[in-house]
Amino acid sequence: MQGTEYGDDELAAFMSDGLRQRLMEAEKKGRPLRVYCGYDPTSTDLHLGHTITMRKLRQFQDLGHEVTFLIGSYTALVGDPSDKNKARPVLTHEKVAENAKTYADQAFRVLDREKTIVRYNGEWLSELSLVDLIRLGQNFTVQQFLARENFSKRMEANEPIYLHETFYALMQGYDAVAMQTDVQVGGTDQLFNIIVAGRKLQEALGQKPLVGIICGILPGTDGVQRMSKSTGNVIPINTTAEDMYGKVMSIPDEAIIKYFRLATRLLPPEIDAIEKDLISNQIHPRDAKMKLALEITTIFYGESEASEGEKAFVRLFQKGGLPEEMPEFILQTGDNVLEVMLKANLVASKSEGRRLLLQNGVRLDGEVLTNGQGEPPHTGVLQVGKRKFVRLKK
RNA sequence: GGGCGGAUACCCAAGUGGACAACGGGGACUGACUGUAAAUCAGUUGGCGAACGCCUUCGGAGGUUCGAAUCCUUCUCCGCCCA
Repeated sequence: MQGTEYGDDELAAFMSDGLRQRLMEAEKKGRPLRVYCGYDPTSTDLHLGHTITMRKLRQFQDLGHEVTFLIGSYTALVGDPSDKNKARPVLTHEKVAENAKTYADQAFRVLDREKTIVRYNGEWLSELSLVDLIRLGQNFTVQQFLARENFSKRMEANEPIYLHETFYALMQGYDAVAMQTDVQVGGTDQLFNIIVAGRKLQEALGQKPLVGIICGILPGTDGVQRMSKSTGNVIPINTTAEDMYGKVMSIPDEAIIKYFRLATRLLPPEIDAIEKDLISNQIHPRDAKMKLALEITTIFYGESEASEGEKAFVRLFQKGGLPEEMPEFILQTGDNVLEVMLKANLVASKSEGRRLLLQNGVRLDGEVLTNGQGEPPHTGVLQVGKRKFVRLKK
């Protein structure tokens, strides 16, 4: 139960007992527990936040249980209203299918490919008839939904709540039924969907209600809001070791321990020790973060790539050096500095380029350029802002 | 179905005939400081132009006016209340 968060001690104890019982039962009967976590393919890329629950799944997998990586092909059509103050744009079938394709592959960076069952909830959700849906709905009251914080907030703010958004919990609950789930893993934002919807439907349909494993939510690179593509604070899985290392280094200090607890393989006592050292200033926060960045990067890219990533980081940012690789741009005679910046995609418009020149944000081989009119005085490395580089060539 | 209110730049939000490319806040970006942290300070945040300036933007389409984000007509969408 490490790294879980129920926000309610009684519930945590209840689930912890429930899990223990299930495990004993499973052993007696000689059958593994059926464990799953669902992921809605709302974008093409998985990020570090997704991997929290995936690592939990992996633990079950390593203990010999049956793990299903469920792709929410149908639920993605509705959009989860959890933790949202706005309705999500509804995705098309095509878009969902496209996103789903890349999901499983990325997931196998964490999960064991051989042991993982991949399923799509469209399998059973598309089979439901209107009558089925009505029957499912009979198990819930409107008040139960309105009591949820995310809906009640929208009520207060006079923002629309669409009827279809209430279907989401039913659909997810039905997933649990369809797969005869023993254990469902999810983030704290899924508490309602898992504990209320899933368990209740299972019970109503004669199944033993599942045990919910509720994981903490990983904040994004801003350290506050949950990691999510729409907030633009993600650390993607499909990137480079260098990029991942750098992105971890950009999180605020306050998030360091949270990241250690949720996203690393360190044991709780080790993390407690780091936390203590941070509080007593025994360790520089930067160094704790470097340890964190190396650990996370290692999980996904292995030791040697991760340490290369660290070296690159030190050279580039701590020593103010240049990246090892950067795009090249062939100078055309007659192009002035502004045109070069635009053509090399360093700026979105010439106006933006003018502003940057005015703000001393443009450098050629380290020398600040202020005039955008003439051609670049010589070839070399053109830097715009902190992190955009292009090598100019004739 | 009826009554009322609303739609402004990435988001929130002011503006209710000229001084509006549009107050303010958030975010983002640049510079200083740094640990690619936070905080802080200074600046920028539609496009084109070296520049006086010009062009496009305030839900869509028309119209009134010398002049519209602001007034009128109509369409689309949303909220509230009533049924």
